[in-house]
Amino acid sequence: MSRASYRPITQGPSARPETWEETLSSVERAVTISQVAALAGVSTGTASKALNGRGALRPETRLRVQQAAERLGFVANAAARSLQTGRTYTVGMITTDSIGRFSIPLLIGAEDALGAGQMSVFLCDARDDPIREQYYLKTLLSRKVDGIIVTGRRTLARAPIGVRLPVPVVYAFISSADPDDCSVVPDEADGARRAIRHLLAIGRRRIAHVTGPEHHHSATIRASAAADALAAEGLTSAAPTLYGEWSEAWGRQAAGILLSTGADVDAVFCGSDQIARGLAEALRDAGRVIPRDVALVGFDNWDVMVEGCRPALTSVDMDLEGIGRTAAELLLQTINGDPVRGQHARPCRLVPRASTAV
Amino acid sequence: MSRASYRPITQGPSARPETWEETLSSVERAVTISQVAALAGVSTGTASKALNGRGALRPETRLRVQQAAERLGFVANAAARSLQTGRTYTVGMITTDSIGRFSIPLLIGAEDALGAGQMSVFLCDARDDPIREQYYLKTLLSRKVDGIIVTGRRTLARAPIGVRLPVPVVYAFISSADPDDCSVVPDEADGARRAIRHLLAIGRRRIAHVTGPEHHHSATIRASAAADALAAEGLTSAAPTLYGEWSEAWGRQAAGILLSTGADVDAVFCGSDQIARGLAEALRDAGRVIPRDVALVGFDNWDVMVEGCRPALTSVDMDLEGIGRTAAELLLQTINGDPVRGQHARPCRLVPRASTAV
DNA sequence: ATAGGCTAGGAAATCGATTGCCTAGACGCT
DNA sequence: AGCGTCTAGGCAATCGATTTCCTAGCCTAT
Repeated sequence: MSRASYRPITQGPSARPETWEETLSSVERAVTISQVAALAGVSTGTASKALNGRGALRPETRLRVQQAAERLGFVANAAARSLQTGRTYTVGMITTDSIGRFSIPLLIGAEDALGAGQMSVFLCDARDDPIREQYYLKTLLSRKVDGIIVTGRRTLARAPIGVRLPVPVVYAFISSADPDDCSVVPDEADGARRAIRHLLAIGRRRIAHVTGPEHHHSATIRASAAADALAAEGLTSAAPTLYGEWSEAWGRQAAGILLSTGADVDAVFCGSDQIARGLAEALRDAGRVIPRDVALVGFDNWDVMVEGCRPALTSVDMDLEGIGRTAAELLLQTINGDPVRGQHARPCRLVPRASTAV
Repeated sequence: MSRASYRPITQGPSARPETWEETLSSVERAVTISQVAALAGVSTGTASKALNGRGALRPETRLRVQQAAERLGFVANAAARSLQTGRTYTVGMITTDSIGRFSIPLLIGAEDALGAGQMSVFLCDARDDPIREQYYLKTLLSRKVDGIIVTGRRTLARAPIGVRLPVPVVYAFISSADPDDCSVVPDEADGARRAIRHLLAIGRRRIAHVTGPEHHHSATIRASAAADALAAEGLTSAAPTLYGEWSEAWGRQAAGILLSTGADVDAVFCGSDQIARGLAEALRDAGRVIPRDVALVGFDNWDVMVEGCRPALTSVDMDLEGIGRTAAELLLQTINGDPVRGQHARPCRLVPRASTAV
């Protein structure tokens, strides 16, 4: 626990230094614009104009101010600026569930797009706790962020984080239950279709589907899209969809089920890379050769899984980084006065590897 | 790309709404403390005191102000507050390399400790680019953060991010080359010793070590600590340390080397869980039974790896979340006037699983 | 020579909250 | 009754930067 010791600093000058600044050999007081102005021999107003390229100033004066700022190492106080301008050049990012494997690419993508717009990101980890979520929302509003991005693992559309908020909100990966809110999500059905079409293209016809829990939105939507894609070719699934968990263990177990029921499959589309990897292992142990006997497609394109799998795993990539970037871009657009509404589904990408190389 | 359309808003009232706020049916202007004060029938100063529990006020007045604030949904403007108080209740977190698997637990731990202190985190991803790093540093300083946490994948001590900064800095996971700076790092030697002692405790004597690249600080320090731990028992390594990559592929390859050289090993301590998992797979394929023939210990305790491994992998946990938490706590302590200096090494923890269960 | 226009830069209000100082009025004591 | 004390709460300065006026001085044109 941090010792929250707000000790008084009213001790003799010889006392042990008590605050951070006192411990510096020479105290580094923050440089203000008035100091810059004084050094350049102008007023603060003029200094401000010089540094922000506003107003009518002689180029020579402008330069003098800039050099003074440079020499003093002046950095404008963001609080003072935003108090005046109303803009903070800051956005909040609330992750509904804990920060995890899926949040990172989203975060990186968003950070990428926002950094280009010179904006900083407040990261808030709500940990699936509505109380924490509302607390963070309040904090972000008090900090007067210019906008908010809400992310979370995708199960179902979530309740809007707030109504009639004074700042724009964009949902990334997860979507808002209010169709009027702006959400950016992966088109998972598209991903499933790409997987099936890829398997069909390499000549497979007896295709099974093994995926996560049936109550998980991603599992059901991928399953039904896969079934539709097969139906479009006049085919049906080589076995009933196997619902389980998003784990390697379940993949291994599912392989056992497929083998024992004697289902004659020549390909399996898996709901996640972990499931696919488990399946691959168990199939190999059973003497099946991948992809000769059974071709395999995963979902997520998670580097350590697709590369660790033997053979390397073909997988569907949801482009989470792109989703994060798009969400941030739409947020910026909204902030800049061109509001964006509605749900935006982004296509997936199939990354072929050895597990489907014929 | 975001259309950075800073359009003028000087159009007739009938024009299409151009800014975010105009698109709200009723504009939600932020509530200020003067509005609260007016509603409560007091001055702004009094309102401030009432809401912050300061000054001498009648309980009844205090309550009246609080109720007014509640009714209006008042949230204090953080910029105005910090302009006055000098505190922002914000810290910056700069990740030297990109946000990745190691950063997340650090981030969560830090967020945990800071959130408890009501502080928010600015996340900055420097992506191994010194320019970006300095840019972010400047941004954080302009935002007057109360402190900075610097993290990054651990190779060697890094150059201090800045000298004589006006705010305290704590390095987490990575350490600063200046021994006077405050760094919180895992005691990797301790982790290696625990691994070896555990293997010795279950009766193994012919222990090999397979790890990452020799130029990687973590690899060499773990290797030498392991050798020392063996020497302490009068033993030597069963085979020369095998340096390679931090990957499953290298683990598989290393297994081949150990098997082909006929080294008679009954245990392998691996520099990472990925290496261990690769090794486990290859050993199994070669007919070796784990842990009966060969016991296995990994490093990192990365959930998906230790659980995906067959059998489940015993591993050394560096407690990254604890490191993040500690770093944040030391930072808070320093901010609160009780400066902390020097390098703090935190012990590791061995998590035994089936791969060493005798 | 003088009015008008233009330019460069200064003065001061402003953003919203905090806080030190001050005072009106209540109260108690002699 | 008069004086001192204490309490509750108001007033106004303050933080640092931006921005809107405003003006001194110069130039030009008639």
